[in-house]
Amino acid sequence: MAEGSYKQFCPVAMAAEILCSRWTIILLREFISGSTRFNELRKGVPRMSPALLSQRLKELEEAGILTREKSGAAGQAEYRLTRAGRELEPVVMAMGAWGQRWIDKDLMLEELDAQLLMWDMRRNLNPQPLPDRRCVIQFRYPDAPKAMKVWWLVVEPGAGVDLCSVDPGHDVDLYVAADLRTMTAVWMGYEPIRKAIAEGKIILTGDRKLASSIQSWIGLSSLAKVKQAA
Amino acid sequence: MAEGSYKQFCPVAMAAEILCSRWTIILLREFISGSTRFNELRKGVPRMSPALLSQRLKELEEAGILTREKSGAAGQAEYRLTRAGRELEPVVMAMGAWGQRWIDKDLMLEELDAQLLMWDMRRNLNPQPLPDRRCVIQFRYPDAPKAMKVWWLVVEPGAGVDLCSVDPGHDVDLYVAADLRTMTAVWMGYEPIRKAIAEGKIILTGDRKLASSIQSWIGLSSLAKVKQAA
DNA sequence: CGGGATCCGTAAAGATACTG
DNA sequence: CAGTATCTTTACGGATCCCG
Repeated sequence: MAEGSYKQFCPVAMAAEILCSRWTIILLREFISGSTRFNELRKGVPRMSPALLSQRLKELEEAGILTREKSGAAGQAEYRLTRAGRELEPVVMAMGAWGQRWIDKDLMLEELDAQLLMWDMRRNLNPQPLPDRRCVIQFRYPDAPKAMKVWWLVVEPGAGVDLCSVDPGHDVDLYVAADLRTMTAVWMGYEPIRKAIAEGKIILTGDRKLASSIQSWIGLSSLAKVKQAA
Repeated sequence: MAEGSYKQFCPVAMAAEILCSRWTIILLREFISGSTRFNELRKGVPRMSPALLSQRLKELEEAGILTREKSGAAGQAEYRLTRAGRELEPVVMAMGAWGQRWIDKDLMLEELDAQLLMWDMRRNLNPQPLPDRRCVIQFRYPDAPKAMKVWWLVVEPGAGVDLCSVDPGHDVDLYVAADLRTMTAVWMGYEPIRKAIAEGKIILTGDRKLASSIQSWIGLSSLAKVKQAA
């Protein structure tokens, strides 16, 4: 977006010039969710071209919303929100809450994407209720396209959560199988996970304790508790 | 923006597809401020082409954010926010508050525009403290471009506030003269009006009561009370 | 492999003019 | 008053390539 193209002294217009260019809000959502690296950001915005991502990062740095630092031996770039950037969280969340409330459920569930879903689940999984050893959970989506059907979340105590789309080779503690649509609906908060399991739409196999406590450790979208209006 | 082009089931992304196209947020600000007619909206977004305004109105209607009705004998179109549209106020306000807080004052004051300022002042003027008769206030900006130097606000009890850029012919109760920059800074809340008057940056001539009570009836930006960070 | 830059075709927006 | 029509300019998407 051309600098100053709205030509209005209004704070809404000035903010919109920075924030309302294509992909920018979604990119900020990624930062708010904790991503800091170029290729980490790319996983959250897979359809954004790297050229445009690079351009947006420069613009946001210029606008004082994030900083860029070289870290590590290889000189890898790390991007972090400044205070001004962190204060954009209410803006992004207000937009998300409105979307959750007013955008039709079925319209939302037209954009299923196993990779994005798993990437989000990796981020929101809560390892704390899990046993203090490595836990491996396999997710299977029979209706997803090839190479998107099977995923593994590997929870290593102290090392966070890893997402794999190829078998990491460890024993699996819990198998989760569902339609991609069902799992996404649960993630979005449209449907309680207990209900989906009771109705056989999500099938759990393996460790009973992990299975019965699933709602305590599987993370949902941070907007899952916002109720739909329509 | 192409429909569904982000291809993400996230509510932030879905909302951003609707809200983050060019001019849309500023247009919503106009609706939230109370505009309902095509040419009334144009005054608030003077640099937006009518073609694009027309297109955006259709898109927002399609998205369920506003309705369009023909009213009056001449079949004039009236646009009104739906409930979904009214619930966008927190989004627009969050963006505005961030802008007020983080966008540099001097950068903001580079986009001076007497017409926009007067249009905003017309909207926010509070007639209630004024005497119960017609009041005419003349504003003069010596540094503004020709045809933007002199403005009249005509307050008719029961009939609201009118803005004129040509002399409406009535007797003037109060004359206000200032730099456009000073008046805009006051409007934005950067500087108390009392201070600007005391320092001679705003000069009031005419009705003493009107002059001394100016801060009770002159409206400021609704974001004027948000403090700057930088 | 991480972090980009380049080139080119398409799609959206700006400027200006005009109309029922 | 409430918009269209047309032409030019800019932004974006997609593919490819580069470099430490």
